[in-house]
Amino acid sequence: MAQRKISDYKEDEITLARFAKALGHPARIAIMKQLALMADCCFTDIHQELPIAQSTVSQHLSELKDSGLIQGSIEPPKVMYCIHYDNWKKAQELFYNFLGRVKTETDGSECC
Amino acid sequence: MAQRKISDYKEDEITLARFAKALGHPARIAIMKQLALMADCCFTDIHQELPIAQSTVSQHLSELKDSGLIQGSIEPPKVMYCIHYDNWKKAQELFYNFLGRVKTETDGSECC
DNA sequence: AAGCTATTTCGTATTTTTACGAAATACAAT
DNA sequence: ATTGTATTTCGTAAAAATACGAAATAGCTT
Repeated sequence: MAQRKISDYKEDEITLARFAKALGHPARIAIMKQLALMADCCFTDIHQELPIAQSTVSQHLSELKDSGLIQGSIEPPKVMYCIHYDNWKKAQELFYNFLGRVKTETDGSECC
Repeated sequence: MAQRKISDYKEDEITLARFAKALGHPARIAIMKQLALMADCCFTDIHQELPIAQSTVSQHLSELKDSGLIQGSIEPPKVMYCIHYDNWKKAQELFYNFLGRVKTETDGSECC
């Protein structure tokens, strides 16, 4: 028994939760999908695909940047965005490990 | 080009975002991990592992229930919680599909 | 009927998220 | 110097998330 009481969460739990939270909005999922499809999208490319205001897109991009999932580089007059692969790999690893923990072979009788 | 402007997000984007959002807190990651390890935990079992108040644990459980990832059944005087396997399978499917979209073979030169 | 155990709900406070329009910034081209 | 393009920041508002303690509920056991 872990007896985690009082103490804090584990490192990986915090990291995975942070990635999950960053992906916790349809706009940010859509952005990641777009960047996965074609690397090097600029702000306008991304904005064009989304049903929200410029400033809101910018906010979502900031959140994805803060989470480490994407990065942007200035190429005047544009800012090119792409997935931050090192961090993405870490996210994949954590998600795969997490998702794989739960067995899905149901034998008809659910647990509860 | 999708030309999604004005229109809304895709069904799967919304669903995946909802699952991701539900996993966007360390406490909820910890709960899912615990349920993955041993099905049929009651509220107290879960509360014991977390550094937060009862009522807060209850709130997190409600969010996981609302997202569909877990379910609870009343077995007086306890409530037994477990993963909702059908929905979990859907979440796995969406996550795997999403995570698999991005190629991680970096050739040293990042895109931006 | 009282008390016990297990869990949720309520009331509340604080912080964070989501969203928008308007203004600001940065830089290139005229 | 002005205009134009691309993007961010600011100010603001409304809604949602996080957290707690106290009280309420539900069903057993005495």
